Amino acid sequence: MARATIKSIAKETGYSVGTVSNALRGAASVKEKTRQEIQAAATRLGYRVNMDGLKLRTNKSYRIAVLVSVSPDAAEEWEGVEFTRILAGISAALQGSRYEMSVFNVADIPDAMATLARIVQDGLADGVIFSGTLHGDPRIVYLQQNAFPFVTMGMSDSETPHAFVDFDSQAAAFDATARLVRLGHRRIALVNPPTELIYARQRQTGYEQALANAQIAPDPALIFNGPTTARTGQHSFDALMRLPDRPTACICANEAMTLGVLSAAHAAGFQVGRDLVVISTDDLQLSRYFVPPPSTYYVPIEETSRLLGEYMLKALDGADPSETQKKIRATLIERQPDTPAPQTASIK
Amino acid sequence: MARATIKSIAKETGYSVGTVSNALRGAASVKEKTRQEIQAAATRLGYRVNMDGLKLRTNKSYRIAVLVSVSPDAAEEWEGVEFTRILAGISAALQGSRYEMSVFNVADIPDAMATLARIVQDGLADGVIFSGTLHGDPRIVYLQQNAFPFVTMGMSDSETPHAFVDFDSQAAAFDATARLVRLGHRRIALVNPPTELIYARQRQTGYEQALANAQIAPDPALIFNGPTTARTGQHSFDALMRLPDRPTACICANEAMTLGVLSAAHAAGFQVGRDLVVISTDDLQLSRYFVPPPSTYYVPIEETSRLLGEYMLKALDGADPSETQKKIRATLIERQPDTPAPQTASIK
DNA sequence: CAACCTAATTGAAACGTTTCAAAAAGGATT
DNA sequence: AATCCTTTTTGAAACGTTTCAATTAGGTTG
Repeated sequence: MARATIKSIAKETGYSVGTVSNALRGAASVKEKTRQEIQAAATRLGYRVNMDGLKLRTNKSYRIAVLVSVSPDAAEEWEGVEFTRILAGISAALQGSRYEMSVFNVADIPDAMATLARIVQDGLADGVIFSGTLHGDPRIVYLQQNAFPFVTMGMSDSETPHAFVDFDSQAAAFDATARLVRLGHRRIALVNPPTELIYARQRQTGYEQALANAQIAPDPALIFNGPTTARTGQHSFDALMRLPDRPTACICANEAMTLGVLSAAHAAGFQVGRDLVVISTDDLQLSRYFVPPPSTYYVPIEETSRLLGEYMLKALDGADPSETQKKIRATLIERQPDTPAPQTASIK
Repeated sequence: MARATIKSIAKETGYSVGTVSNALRGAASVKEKTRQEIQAAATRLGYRVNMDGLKLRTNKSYRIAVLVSVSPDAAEEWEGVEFTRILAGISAALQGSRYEMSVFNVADIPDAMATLARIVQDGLADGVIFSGTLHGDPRIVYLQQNAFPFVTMGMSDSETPHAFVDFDSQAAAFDATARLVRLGHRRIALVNPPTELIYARQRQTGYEQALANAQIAPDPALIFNGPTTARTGQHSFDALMRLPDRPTACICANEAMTLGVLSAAHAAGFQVGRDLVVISTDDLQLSRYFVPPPSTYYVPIEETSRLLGEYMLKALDGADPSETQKKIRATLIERQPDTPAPQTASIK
C-alpha cells in the first residue's frame, strides 16, 4: 500500500483536494464536522505530509541551518566537542515541528559569511543558529540587513535587538574570582577565549570587577587568550610558571583548557590543589573525572541549546525579540576543598 | 533576479524543458553541440538543481540517515562524543554529491528498529549508516531483508556480506596485551564495552590470544564490560582494587574509560605508571592531556568516517559489497615509558 | 418565494523536476 | 523524389502540496 496523500484522502472521503488540504491545516473556512471527518480519515490512513511537495509549493525550505565552526586543528584537539550537545538540544526542540536541522560546517568567519550568503540567497534554510558572537559580528550585521531570522548563542553588541541565548559569563567569572579572593588568593590567572569573542570580554570584566572590589590591581601578565583547547591551557600554564611572581589560582574558561592546565601542571611536577587552585567552567560534565577534579561553574548545555531551537521557532513565527532573549546563570559545583592561598606562591 | 530553473534555461536557449533536463543530466540522446550550449547557459545563469522538485518527481529522498545512539545518561557522561567526528567525516564524504546527511538520534536498539522501519517504509532516506554492530544484529537483519542500502561502522556476523568500515580491534587488543606481557606483566585487566557488541568480543579474543601465547591463563575476574564511559572505568578500577591478587596493568577500550580509571586511581592514592600501567585506545586525540598520559592505540576517526560516506555512495550506486569493506589497523602512540611490571602488585 | 448574503466547497493552476510516447528533423537508400 | 531508418527534440503528464477565484449550498430577509 502506497503512502497516503492528500489526494488519496480526498478520494476516500469524497471531498476535493483543496478542502482536504485546508481541513488538515485547520483553516477556518472548513466546516468543523468536515474537518473532523477528514482528520479521522487522515489518521486512519496514516497520513503524513510529504515535505517535498510542500516545500516545492511554498518555496520554503523548512530547514534551520546550524553553523558549526570547526577550526583546522579541531581534529587534533578537543575542540567543538560541545557541538554534539548543542545539536542534540536544538534537534530536540525541533522535534514535532515541521522544521529540520541542517548542519553547516564552517572553518572561519569569511567561510561563515560565504555560507550565510548561500543560505540567504538560495533559500537553503529559513533561519540560522550560530554561536561564538564577536564584537561587531559581521554575521549578525548581514542577517539583520537581509531581515533573515536567526538566533545566536551568546549575546551581541548589535544596536538592533535579536534572539539569543547566553550564559552569564560575566557573573560566572565574577563569582569565581570573588570566591578565590575570599580564600586569600591575590594573584589569580585567567585563561580566556580569543579576545574577539564577546564572552571573552564579559569574562574579563567580571574578573576585573571582583578584583577591583578587593582592591587588587589586575596584572595583564596573568591573562591569556587563545582557542578554547587543552593546548591553550597547557601553554598558558607554562607561561604562568615562568613568571617571577606566580599566581596561586587559575580560572579556566572551559573543560578543555582546564585539562590542559592540569596536564601541564602535572608534567611540571606541580600539585594542583596544594600549589595551585584551578577552577573551571563546564561544557559537558567531564571535569569530575579530572585529576584532581576541579570546582566548576556548570551550565546544562543541552537544555540550554533546546532554547536555541525554541527561540528559532518563535522567531520564525514572527515573535518580538524581547520574547526570545535569555541569559542563563551557571551553578557552582564544588569539587576541590576550599583551598586557601598558600602563604607564598609555592614552588615544589 | 529569481533563481534559474530548467524552465528559464529552456526559454533562454530556445530548447524545450525536456531537452534541457536531459542535457543537464548528460543523456546520450542529446546532441553534443546542444548539450554544450545548454550547459553554457546553465553556468551563465548560475543554475543549481532544485532538490525539492527533483525529490518530488523521483520519489527519492537524497538523504543518508545516520543513526546516532545517545543513551539516557549520555548527557551526564562523556559518551558519544566521537559522533562529532564521525558525522564530520561522513558529511565531508557527501560533499559534492547530491546526498545530504540526516541525523537520527536513537536511544536503544528497539528505538533504532522503529526508526529504521520509518526510514524504510516512509522513504525518509535512501541509505543508512550506523555503528556499534551486535551479534546477530537485528538492524542488519531487517535492512538486508528489505534490500535497503546501508554501511556499518564495525563488521557483523551476518551471513550475507555488506558494506562496512571497521577498526581491527582484535589486533589492537592483541598488540596491547602482548606488549604488556613482554614487559613482564602477568595480571592484565581488560576494561571492555558491553558484551553484545561485536568488537567487545574481538577485543577479548585478541587479549586472550596474546595471553595464551605467553601461556598465561586468563582470569575472568580481570575482565569488565560496560558502557564506554568514564564511570565504567571508575567502577572497574574500584572492583579491581578489591581483588586479592591485583593486576599490574589495565587495557581500556576508549578514552573515556581510561579517564575513569585514572580518576579512580588518583582518588585511591595509586600512582599510575608506577603501581599500574594503563593503556588506551583513542577516539579523539585527547589522552595526551591525561594525568599521566597513557600510551594508546590510535585510529584517525574522522578520516575513517569519511570512508563510511564514500562506501554509502558506492553502495547506492550498486557496488558489490566486496568493494566496500575495510578493516583499519590502529597505530601505537607511546606516551608512558615502557613501565615494566612491579615485582608484586604494589599497594601504596 | 424571490432575492440576497454568508458559509462551505470545488477546480484548476502552479512550484521544478523527470520521463516517455510521439513528432520532427536529418540522412541514406532506392 | 519517394521511402525508410536513425537521431534529436518536443509536449504533456506526473509527483504532493497550497492557493485562490469561482461555484454551490444553506440560510435569512424582505
